[in-house]
Amino acid sequence: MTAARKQREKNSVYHTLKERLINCVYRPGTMLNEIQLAGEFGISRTPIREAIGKLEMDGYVTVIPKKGIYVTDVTMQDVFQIFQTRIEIEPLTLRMSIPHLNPKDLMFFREQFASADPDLPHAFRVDTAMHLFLIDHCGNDYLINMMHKLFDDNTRVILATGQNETKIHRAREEHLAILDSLLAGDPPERSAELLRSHLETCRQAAVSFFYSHQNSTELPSASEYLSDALRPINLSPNEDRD
Amino acid sequence: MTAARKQREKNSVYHTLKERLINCVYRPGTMLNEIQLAGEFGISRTPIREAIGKLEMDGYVTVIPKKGIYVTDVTMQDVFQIFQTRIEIEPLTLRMSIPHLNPKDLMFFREQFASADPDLPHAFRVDTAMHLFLIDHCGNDYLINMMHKLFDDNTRVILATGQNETKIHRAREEHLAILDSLLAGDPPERSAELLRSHLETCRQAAVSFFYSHQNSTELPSASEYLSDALRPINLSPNEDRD
DNA sequence: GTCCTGTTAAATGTATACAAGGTTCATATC
DNA sequence: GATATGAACCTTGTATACATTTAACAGGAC
Repeated sequence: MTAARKQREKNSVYHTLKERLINCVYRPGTMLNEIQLAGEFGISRTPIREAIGKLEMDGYVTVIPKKGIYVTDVTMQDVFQIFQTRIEIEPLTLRMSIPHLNPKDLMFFREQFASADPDLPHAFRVDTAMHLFLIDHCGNDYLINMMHKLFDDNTRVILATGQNETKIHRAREEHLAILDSLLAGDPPERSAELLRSHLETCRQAAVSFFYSHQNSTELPSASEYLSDALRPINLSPNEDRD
Repeated sequence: MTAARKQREKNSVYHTLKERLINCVYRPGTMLNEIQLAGEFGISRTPIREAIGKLEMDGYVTVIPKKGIYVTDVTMQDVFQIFQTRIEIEPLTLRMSIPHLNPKDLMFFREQFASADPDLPHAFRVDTAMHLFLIDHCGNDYLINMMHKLFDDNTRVILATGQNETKIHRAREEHLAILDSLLAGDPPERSAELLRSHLETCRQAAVSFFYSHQNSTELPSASEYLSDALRPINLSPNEDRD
């Protein structure tokens, strides 16, 4: 763990900015400024530029030479294609994971959903955690990394687009169905099909929500609420200084 | 195209180094030196560092603080997991691509394989081109980018491990079978299954070849031959200077 | 009033000097 | 002779000054 921690500290600026971008603290279309960021972090432009370069590779920012750094826009195409990719691949990873899944862990998630917390951020967190949990047991680290990147991108477009409550509640039911299928020892195809249809529901919801909000300059309130309420996001890197 | 070209020029150092790493011009385990690279390119360390940071994200180099930059080793696990990922995902993309495939293009590739060129590099290039061609028609840019990254990684571990001729020739037959299946208008499942079994053959060959060469300090001759003969790799960035 | 142009400001791109940590090799000591 | 120690060297990390390009704005010509 020490090595991983050291690695994290090394790229702390990158990870901090990445977290803000994924959580839409920096909203798409916004401009970032190296000097300002350097001031915020209390360091020089050099390590900021290093982080920006990596974030550009992630696709979260777009650097226009001699002009500026812009938070990459989220398009309808992004929403659709990212969900389509999940729809295609995630059921596969689930089939790979099934032999390694522990009934006790599945029950744990089932209880999480059963304790019906109407809290939207909490539901979103449990949602993501369950999907990642199922993925992380597929036994292929390369594929897992791929999927984590896909989930980061997915989180960003979701938070940029917004979510509606009905979708979250419907997702909860579908999650329970998937868990029950896994606990019942259904054939892998059955559980995978439940997951696939769940994701198709999510895509449909995201796409229609995108259309209903694409003309608003403000983020939907649900999303803003999410952005604020989600797990501590590093907003003020200087807070532990002085 | 001008914008894309400008973007490429902007990151020419990154692309050049990336190409060398993928093609194992810089062999795994080798150490890179910022000052030396800066000298080669005739620039300062700053843009070199920017490129190195991105290559570290790609997983092609590993930077140990205050110590050095090392070309990331290729492990047995990498070979296996990358191929496994291809085995799982590529048939999916093929099924997505089938509606968009043009018989004329398929015939073109068929002819390429039919003109039996025993040349190993040529066979490898046609091999990769066909797989990417089938992927690039799936209609999902996000998934396409994912797969291109996967192919870059795949190329690197293949060239680091080496290939044997019999595998290439067997692959040629399997490629023909896939193309014929597509041209015949077989059910998507049939073509996808042919692709899957082809990839399983490739994985088996790569894994066994890895074991038979993992103790040799020298790259297999086939791979070295490939590295030299493949499409022009930017070896001397200063050649167009003076 | 409109358009052209030169100037100014601001942003990123690059080079370089210095800081910090790690490796190695020579040397002294046991 | 083996081992511990320290200094010199090497490598990456950071800060800063400067270069380059763009965008915006003011001013004058038509």
